[in-house]
Amino acid sequence: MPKDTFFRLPAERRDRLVREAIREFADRTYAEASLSQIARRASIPKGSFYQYFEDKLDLYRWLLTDEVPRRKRAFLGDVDADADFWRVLETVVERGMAFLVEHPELARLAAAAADPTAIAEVRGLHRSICDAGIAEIGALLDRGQKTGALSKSLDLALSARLVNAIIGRGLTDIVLHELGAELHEVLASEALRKKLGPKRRARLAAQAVALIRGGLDSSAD
Amino acid sequence: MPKDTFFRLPAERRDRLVREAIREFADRTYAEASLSQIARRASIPKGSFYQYFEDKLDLYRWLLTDEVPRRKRAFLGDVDADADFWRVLETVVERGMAFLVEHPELARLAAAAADPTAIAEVRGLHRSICDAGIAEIGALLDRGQKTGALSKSLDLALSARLVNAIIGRGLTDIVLHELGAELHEVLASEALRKKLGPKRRARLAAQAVALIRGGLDSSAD
DNA sequence: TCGGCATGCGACCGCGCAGTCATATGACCG
DNA sequence: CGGTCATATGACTGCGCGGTCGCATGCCGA
Repeated sequence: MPKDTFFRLPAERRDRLVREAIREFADRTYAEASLSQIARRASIPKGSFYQYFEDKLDLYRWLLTDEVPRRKRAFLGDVDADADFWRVLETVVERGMAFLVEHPELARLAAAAADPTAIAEVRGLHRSICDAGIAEIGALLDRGQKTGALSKSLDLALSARLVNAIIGRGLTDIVLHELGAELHEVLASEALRKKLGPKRRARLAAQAVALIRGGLDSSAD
Repeated sequence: MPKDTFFRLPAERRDRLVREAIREFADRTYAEASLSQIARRASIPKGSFYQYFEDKLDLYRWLLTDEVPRRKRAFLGDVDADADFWRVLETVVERGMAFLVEHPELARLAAAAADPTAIAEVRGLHRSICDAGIAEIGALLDRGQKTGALSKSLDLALSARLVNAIIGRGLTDIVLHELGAELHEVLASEALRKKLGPKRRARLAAQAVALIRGGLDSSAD
């Protein structure tokens, strides 16, 4: 946890630090990310940084477990759990894509956090975030099964993980391919981000959900 | 490309270098991976290393574009393109999982190569490898559509990317969850790898393909 | 025997890093 | 005013890195 001093900081100074920290941890792996660089960019002497956080990991942990989830919740809001299951899933997927274009720096931070070669604690952080996401999908599928939208014979744990792969990695891949760019570039170019407006997102979400729903088999014809 | 000297090296010395290079690039990001460490472990002076390769990137590029694909092809062999589409897909998925447990160091190397924060050329290497994989899946789906196994209305490009996400990230995630371990640990423990024998792999592959085939909708009941 | 050439080798350079520490500053209190 | 306490600061330490360089070694043909 940050030290008390951090929370007593003038908002402007604190924000500068947080902004540059997100930028650095989005641009590089945890191990490669440089405190010196963050401090330099935020115009905060390195000595001062250590008044605010124990060390690099302390800052990273706070970002991933506190600050980013706060911002994500603020963006995503709540999902209407009572709506039709497939409608809800489409919305979730569309909102996920919206997050990608509206907060590319956070999306990139999350992507960088997936580094499988990171030290144990960082992998643990990432895993617990992923598991929370999978649990949410699992809960959604569970409701879907109870309301009869989903086949009764589904293995929910397995399905949740596959759906997670689809709407996580799969859709990111598709979005980036649609835009013909890397996450990297999407972050840098507002023009690129504007190309993925609500209508296009809705279309992609509908296509993806249709595939999840009906599969690839020709019997669906 | 490696220098000629590298190919003239005594096999034992060359193998030691390659083995330790794979180990290092599997354990750390490209940027974090240390030539000094590779050289130390392989008992090859750093000065000698530069007789064999131009630099770190030269070694990495050769590993990813030459050595690893060679080993992968040797393991996977050819797919029987004439068999029933769904049978082929199941086989592909099962072989993919087998590769994970039989060559965890290469699987880990590939996972580490996915680092989205790497320098441009490394991202390019990874992307071209991924694109080749997606193209293969696309070709498979195309045959499936022509033989009538797949719905005619499918968007093949999109489907290929989603299927890729499922049988790549998704299945890896599921396998690791089944084993209750990280790729990291699977590499280290033969006992763990033995837990994912052919029968269990076949069962998982069948489940995954069933989901891809029929989707989650209850109308499949 | 000798000379030249491919190769082996490890000390060395300059760099940037995480983290520390001694000192400076300035607000508040009695 | 003097003293105390939270905070600010940047020079510094020790480290490992990628890459270089100059010298050592040993093989091969003349």
